[in-house]
Amino acid sequence: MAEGSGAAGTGGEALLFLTDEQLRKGIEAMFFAYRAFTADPDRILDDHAYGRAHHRALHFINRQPGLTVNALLGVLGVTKQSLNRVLRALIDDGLVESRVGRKDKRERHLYLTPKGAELERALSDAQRARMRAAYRAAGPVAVAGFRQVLEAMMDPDLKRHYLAMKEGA
Amino acid sequence: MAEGSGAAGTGGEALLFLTDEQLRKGIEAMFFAYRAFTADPDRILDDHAYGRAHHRALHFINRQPGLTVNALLGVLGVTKQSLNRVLRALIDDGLVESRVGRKDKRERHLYLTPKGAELERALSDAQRARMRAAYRAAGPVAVAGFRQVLEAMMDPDLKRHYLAMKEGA
DNA sequence: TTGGAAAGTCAACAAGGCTGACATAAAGTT
DNA sequence: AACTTTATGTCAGCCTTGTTGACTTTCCAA
Repeated sequence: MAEGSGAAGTGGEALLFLTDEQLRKGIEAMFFAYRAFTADPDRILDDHAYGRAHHRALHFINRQPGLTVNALLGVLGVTKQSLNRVLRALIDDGLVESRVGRKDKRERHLYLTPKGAELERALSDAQRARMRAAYRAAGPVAVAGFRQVLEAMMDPDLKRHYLAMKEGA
Repeated sequence: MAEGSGAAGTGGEALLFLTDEQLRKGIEAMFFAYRAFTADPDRILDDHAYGRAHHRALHFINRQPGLTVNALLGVLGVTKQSLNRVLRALIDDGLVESRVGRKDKRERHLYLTPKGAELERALSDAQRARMRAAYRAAGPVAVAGFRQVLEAMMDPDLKRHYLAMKEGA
């Protein structure tokens, strides 16, 4: 398919951006960009004996203070056993506070302590710096396209976690 | 900062796409989209007792048949011990062939066997399908922006692995 | 009062990163 | 010819972060 005239029947404005070659470039762009995307926080985390999983937990607790363990589980998409290990370390080290729910005492609501907020800030500062540089270099039109494609790529089911905060802050 | 007139001195066209909030949205978009991006191949890999690391090796050997172990190491950014474990399995299972270099007999050149090419095809078909759907939904202008931002985000040093194939196929 | 949901914990395991040490063959250098 | 460097492979051990399964405690709600 797509031999010579891939735009057959569309009127002529070629669909060349849908060729396998263009798609492969997009796939590799995701791969290499994601590596860079995580590199800066990873360097900071190395100094703290934490990993990427801790970063993710801190990020989402900061985004939505007071969310329950179950809600965090849903956002991160891991098992409770896996999350528990990470959360255990953060709570024991005094970065995260776990409060018993007022209404439903089974639930634990998670909050960052000042110490936790400080680390989260350092991590997201590093990550935002790279993102800001990329945004600035590419410009607002490119950024809009960037977001559009990423949003179209998400699983509709998981996308709600992303949209949930659309109106945030 | 960025209170009301964040674009002070630029002429008025606001830099609202550079606010911390917009950057946070971009960061989360990367997180959720990358999850979706790897989900389809991961499902296939589960049936074959292979992991994401095997997928990456297959991808880059397919992209550049005959590349050396050292070159692959550079592209993937892992240690030789880590790669060796993965490559060992692929060679033993008859998905990858390792040929001694003609000129420099220390080098091993890597090729996919028909069986390896078949699995690579299945994996990249799945990944391309999602990417194609996202591209189609977002349109060519958005796709251009998507690529621009991702390229601007890459580490300049690692970016050469991406650019190396810019003229490929 | 009893069923089930929410949370926590223990144990075991696997993938895939890492470091360090060492072996070999081939190539390059002196 | 002797030595060094490069490319590769391999052994051993460690870490993080994911998994499953089993079990307990707490406690809301029917």
